Amino acid sequence: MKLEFIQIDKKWQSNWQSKGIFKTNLNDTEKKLYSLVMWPYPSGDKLHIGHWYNFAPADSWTRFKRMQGYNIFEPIGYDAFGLPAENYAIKTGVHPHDSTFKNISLIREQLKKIGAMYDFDFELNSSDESYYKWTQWIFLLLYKRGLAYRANAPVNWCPDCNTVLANEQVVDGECERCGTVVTKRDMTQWFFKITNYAQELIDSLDKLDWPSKTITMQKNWIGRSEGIEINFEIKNFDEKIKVFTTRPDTLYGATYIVLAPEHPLVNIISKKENQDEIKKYITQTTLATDIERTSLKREKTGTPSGSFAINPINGELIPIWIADYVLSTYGTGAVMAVPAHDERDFEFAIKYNLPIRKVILENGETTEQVRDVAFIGDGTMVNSAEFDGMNSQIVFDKICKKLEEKNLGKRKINYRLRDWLISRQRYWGAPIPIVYCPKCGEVPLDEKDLPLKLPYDVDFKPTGESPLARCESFMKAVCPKCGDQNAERDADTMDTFVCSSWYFLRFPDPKNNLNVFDATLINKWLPVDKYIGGAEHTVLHLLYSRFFTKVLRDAGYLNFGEPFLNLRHQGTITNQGAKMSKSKGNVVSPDDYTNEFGADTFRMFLMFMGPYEDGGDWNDKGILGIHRFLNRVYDFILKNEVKLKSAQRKNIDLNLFTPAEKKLYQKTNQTLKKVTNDIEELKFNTAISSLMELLNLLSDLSDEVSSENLHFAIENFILMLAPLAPHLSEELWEILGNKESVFTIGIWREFDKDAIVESEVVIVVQVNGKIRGKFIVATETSESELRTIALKDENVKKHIDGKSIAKEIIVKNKLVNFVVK
RNA sequence: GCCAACAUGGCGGAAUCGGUAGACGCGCUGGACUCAAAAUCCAGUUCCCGUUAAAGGAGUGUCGGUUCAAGUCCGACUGUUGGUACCA
Repeated sequence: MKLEFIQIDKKWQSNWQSKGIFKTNLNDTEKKLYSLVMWPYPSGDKLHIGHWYNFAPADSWTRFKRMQGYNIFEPIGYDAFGLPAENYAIKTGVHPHDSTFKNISLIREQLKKIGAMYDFDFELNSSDESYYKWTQWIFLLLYKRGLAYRANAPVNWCPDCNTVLANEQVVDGECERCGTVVTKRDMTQWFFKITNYAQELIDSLDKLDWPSKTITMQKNWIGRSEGIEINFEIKNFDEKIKVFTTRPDTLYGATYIVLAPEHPLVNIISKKENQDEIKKYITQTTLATDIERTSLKREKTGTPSGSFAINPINGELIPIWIADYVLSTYGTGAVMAVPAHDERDFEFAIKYNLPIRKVILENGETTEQVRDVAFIGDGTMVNSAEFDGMNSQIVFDKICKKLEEKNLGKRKINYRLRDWLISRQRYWGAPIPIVYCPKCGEVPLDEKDLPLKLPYDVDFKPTGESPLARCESFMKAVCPKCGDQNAERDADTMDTFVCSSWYFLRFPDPKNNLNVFDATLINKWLPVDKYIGGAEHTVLHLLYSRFFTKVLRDAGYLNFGEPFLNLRHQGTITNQGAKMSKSKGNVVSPDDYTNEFGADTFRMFLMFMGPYEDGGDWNDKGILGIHRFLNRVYDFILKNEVKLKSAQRKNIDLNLFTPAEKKLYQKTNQTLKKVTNDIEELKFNTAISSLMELLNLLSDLSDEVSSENLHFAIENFILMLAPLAPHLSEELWEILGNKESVFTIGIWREFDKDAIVESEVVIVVQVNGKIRGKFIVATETSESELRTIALKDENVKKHIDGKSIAKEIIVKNKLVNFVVK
C-alpha cells in the first residue's frame, strides 16, 4: 500500500506538470487570487518541517480557492543572499554562489514533492543578477527621492558576523542571527528613511486583515507618542535644554533634569568641581554594553552636573543630573524628572535623595500621604498653582497651551522607529550602486548601468572590513557624472532584507528586464490576497515591505499602498518544547515521513495536528491515523468501484429516498458546508475530522443506498478531500471515470441548503439544571408539546415528585428545564 | 516589570448564540480473521460508585460571582507560552 501512495504522488506530479494545469494566465484578472508564502532561504539544511507546515496547508487553501473558481497565482522563489552561505563558504571554501545555486536545485526538488501548485516559470532567486538589478534600482529610486542617505552614526555591530545590523535585527541586545552581544561603533553607513513613513505605517494598519497581535507589535515597534518639547533655561548659561515629555501635566512635579551622558550640553554646563566625577562616570557608562545599560535589573546611576535649570512654568531652580538611564537616541536625550509620577525617576530620586513632589492624586488619596511607588495614572491635580483640583488629563492640554503661548514649548509627536541601516560589511549581497568621485563626491549609478554585478573572485574571509574593498577590479570605477577614472565604489552590500522586501512585486513579471520599471502586471495582480508565513518577521520583513510599497506608490509606479491585504501566521512546531535547530539536534526531517507515507499523508497530518495558527510540539503518534484514513478511503472506493460506475446520472428527488439515503445525503451536504467554511478559515483540523465522520457514515450505509446516492456522496467526498490530499484525490477522481482534473477551476460544489436541516432533534430534559432525560421529536415541535412529553418521562417524574415546579424554561429544538422546590 | 494570548480525558484536540462537555484521531482493553504475527474489521474507553443494565455522584487550572442553565460571561488568583525592555 505504501508503495502505491508514492507512485500516485509521482504519477500526478508529472501529469500536472506535463499538462501544465497549474500555469497561471496572468492576463485573466477577473477573479484573480495571489496567494503567497514567505519565500525560503536556500540553506544546505534543505526544507524542514517548518517549511512544510507553512507551504502545504497554504497550498491546500489555495487549491480550495481554485476549485471555488479563482484564477490563482501561487509562485515561489528563494531568498538567496545572506550570511549562512557566506559563513559556509568561509568554513569549507565552497563559493556562496555555487552552494546557493546547488541548494536551490535541491530545494526545488523537495518543493515539487509537496505537491503544491507552484508555477516554476515564475521562480525567483534574489542573488541572480536579473533580480538584484532591480534591488539596486529600488535603492536608486530611494536615493533620488531623498530616502537613502549616508550618515556617520553609532551603529549596532555584531563582532561575530563582522557586520553592522539594523535595529530590528538586534534582539535583547544580541544579534538576531548568532546571539552574539552587539556592540556600538561609529561608522558611516547607508540608511533608508523609513521614519518618513512612520505615521502612515501606523495609520494604514487598521485597513489590513492581519492578526491583531501582529498589528499591535508593529504599532509598538513604530512607537508613536504624543507630547511636548519644553525648553528649560539654564542658570548662568545661554543654552537651553530641550526636553521631550508625554506628561506635561506633571510639570509642577519636575524636581530635576537628566541629561544622557552623550548629550552635547554635558561638557558645556558641567561645573568645574564636578568635572572629574563626570568624566569618570561617562567612561564607566561607555564601557557598559547596551544590554547592561538598558537592563531594568541594573541599579540606576548618575552624577550631578552642578548646574541648575529653571522650570519654565514656575521659575523654580532644579538641579541638572547626568545619568545613563536616559537614552541619547530617543527624544532629545534629556528628560524632566518627575519622581512622584514616573517609576524610573522615583527610583533615582530615592537613591540620590532628590525631592519627590506629588502633583496628581489618585482617587481618595490625600496630599500628605507618602507613597512607596510612583503613581503614573491620571487623577486630580495638587501643588500645581491654578490647575489644582482639575483632572490631569485636562491639564495636559492646558499646560501645553500655556507653554506654547509663551513660546516655551512645542507639541511634538515622537516615534521609536529609527531609520533602516542597510549597509553590510559582507560579500554575499547586492552591491550598493553608488560611486565616490574625488571631484563630485557621492554619485549614484545610472539606471542603464544596472546591474552592478557582484564579482565572483573575491577573498571573502572576514576581517571586519568589507570583502569587496579588497577586490580592486570591483572597487575601481569611473564617475558617471564627470568621467573621472579615480572614482571608487561602495564596498558594502545591502542587507538581505532589502532584497526580500519587494520580491512579491517581482513575481508577476520575473523575466522583465527592460530598463524601465514596468508595473502593468504588478498593478493588476497585487496586492497579495493571502500571505502566509512565520510570525518572526513581524517587525522586519513585513514592516520593510510595507515601506517599499508606499515609496513605489508615491513615486507613481504602484496604484496600491499595502502589499499584503490578508496575512496569517502558521504556528511554530517545536520539538520537546524547543524550537527546532541544528545546534540543538532536534530537527525532524520531513523526508523520512514523505518517503514512508507519501506527501498526502504527511501534509494532511500536519493539518490535522491542531489549529493551524497555534502550531505545537512535534509528535508523530497520530500520523498512522491519517494514513489509515487515506487507505480506508482508497480501499472503500476500490471496493465500490463497480457499483459507482453503474450509477446513472439523474436528478435527485428527496421524496424517493430511503431513510438511509436521506441520512447520507444530509450528512454529505452538512459536511460540504462545514468543510467549505473551515478551509476558508484555515481550520484544517476540523475540516478533516468532519470528512472522517462522513467516511464512517459512508462505510456504514454503503450497502443500503442506491448506486446513484453512493456516487453523489463519494463524488463530493473526493472533491472535499482534494485540497487536503491532492494526489490521492486526483487518482480517485480518475477512478470514478472523470477525464478532467479534480482541480478544474470552479468545480467546488455548493451545499443544498434545504437538505442540511435536521428533521429530528434530541431534546434534553433538565430538573434544576441537571439532565434527567432525553427524547427525540420532529424539529420545530411546539413548546407546549415539548413540555407535555418531558413531563411523561419516568426519570423526570421521579425528580419532580413531591416538589412544586417554580419555573419552566423551554427552548425550542434544545431543552426543557424544570426548576423545582 | 509591563502587554497579550492560553489552561478541556492517558495524548493531540472538538464544542458558531451561555443550552447533551469530551466530536475526530492517537493510545489502550477485549473480540474476529490467522499456525502465528502484521494489516484489517467489530465492540469498549473522562473519573468515582454500581456493574448485565438502569440509576446516581464528580468533572473543562484555583477561588468566588451572575444566570433556570457557565468550558463559554464577570472578578481575583495560579501556571504556561509569545511579545517587549529604562522610549520619558
